[in-house]
Amino acid sequence: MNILLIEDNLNIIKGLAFAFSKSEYNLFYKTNINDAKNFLNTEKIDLIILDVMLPDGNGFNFFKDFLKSKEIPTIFLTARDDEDEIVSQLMNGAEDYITKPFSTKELIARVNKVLLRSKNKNIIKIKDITFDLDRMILKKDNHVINLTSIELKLLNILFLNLNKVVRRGTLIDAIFDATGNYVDDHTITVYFKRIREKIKTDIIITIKGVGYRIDDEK
Amino acid sequence: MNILLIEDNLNIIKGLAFAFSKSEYNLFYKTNINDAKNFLNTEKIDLIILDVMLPDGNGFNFFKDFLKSKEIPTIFLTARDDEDEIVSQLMNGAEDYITKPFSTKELIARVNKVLLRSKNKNIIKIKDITFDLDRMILKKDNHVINLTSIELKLLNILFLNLNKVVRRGTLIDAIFDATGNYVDDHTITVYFKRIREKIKTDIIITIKGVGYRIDDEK
DNA sequence: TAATTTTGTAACTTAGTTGTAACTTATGAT
DNA sequence: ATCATAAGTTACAACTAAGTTACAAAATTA
Repeated sequence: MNILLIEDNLNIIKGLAFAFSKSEYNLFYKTNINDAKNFLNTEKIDLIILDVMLPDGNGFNFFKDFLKSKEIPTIFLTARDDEDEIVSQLMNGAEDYITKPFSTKELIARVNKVLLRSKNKNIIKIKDITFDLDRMILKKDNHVINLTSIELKLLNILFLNLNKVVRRGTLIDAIFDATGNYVDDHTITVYFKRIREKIKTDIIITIKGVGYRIDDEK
Repeated sequence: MNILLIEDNLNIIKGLAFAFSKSEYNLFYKTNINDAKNFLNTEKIDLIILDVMLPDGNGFNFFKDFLKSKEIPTIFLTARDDEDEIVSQLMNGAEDYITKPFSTKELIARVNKVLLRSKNKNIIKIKDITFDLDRMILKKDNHVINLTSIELKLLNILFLNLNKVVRRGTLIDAIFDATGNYVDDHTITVYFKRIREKIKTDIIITIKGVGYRIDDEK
């Protein structure tokens, strides 16, 4: 597990380097945004601890413009009075924040928590599509795609049965379960036409005479 | 699906034994690491539920030293304050954890989730042909061959009855089942002609006057 | 209640599938 | 070796499943 600390205050760097040396995490650090950016392009980093005041820019903007799309969990180091900004960043996908001054023990506790959470996420990624099975949210390139409840239901079944053909009949039954309506055979076809139109990425495979399937990558 | 519970608290064992008796899983239990180890050497276990506090050792170490290499998905039963250790184990390959006290309902939900993901594949390989029963795909040299639903149905039956002759009548019945049409005797012949044409590898054996067969290699 | 979205159906298109018929070849029993 | 029968081959016409489009009913939301 690799953690990148982006921070220019040498005391903090030393303190954390010591604290993490006793953990099973590898701590890297960069003292400015530019170095961090270059580093992130070559290394696999699992979590970022990001100071918001950096010599060559503002951590919040760096997160918004660069980190967010990478989907690396990020913990902000902030001053107590950044509160408004923090709320907005948490909405944006940041994982947590901690206000200075902080105890290294508390920071490590948060790191653990964040990594636990990301490990337990139930998300399937196929091509540029991610599907969150717990939250029933489908994203394309990190952008939520609006699907109706039946569309989600159908996708959910296909994702739960990854690499297995799901028969039309099963899908019809599932819709009956959810809505109480028995829909026509062709109706299923129309749903998939609509889903495909919305997600635009070709992940749903038709098995003529049988049903539909989604495969994971390999 | 066989599950092994490694736990020394009798109340938990009883509770889970009851809960799992109503599920499709078989629950075995051992009350210490040593017994569990012996048991695992002779039985095929699909998932382990592992208490971390056991009379003859610590579950975390048992996982690290013994289970990890077996690649059996493991769910830890932990106290709430083991968080640091949990993270490290999850990173190490454990599948999930649950903190005591827990509801059996939640535990079963997690078991379902884990086993859903690790379900084994249903693939038969003969010469350069692989048949994936779940995905309903036939591959030749890793290249998908497009088969119609009836062709798949017929192959499916032959693959399910590997090394056994399947009578023409059985095949005709199966097609009736799937389509509602009684097809002519000769129609079956035509199907196999088409299948052979597509797969080009000689794996379907004709037994004149009886039916068809696929043999596995040996 | 109006406006909007969702849902299901119908009608049409297209491509591919299915089943048969007619013919040829192979097999095995005599 | 011959013959009868089963299986293989070929070609074709009918059919069917799925994709598409458009629209109306139903449900949600404002």
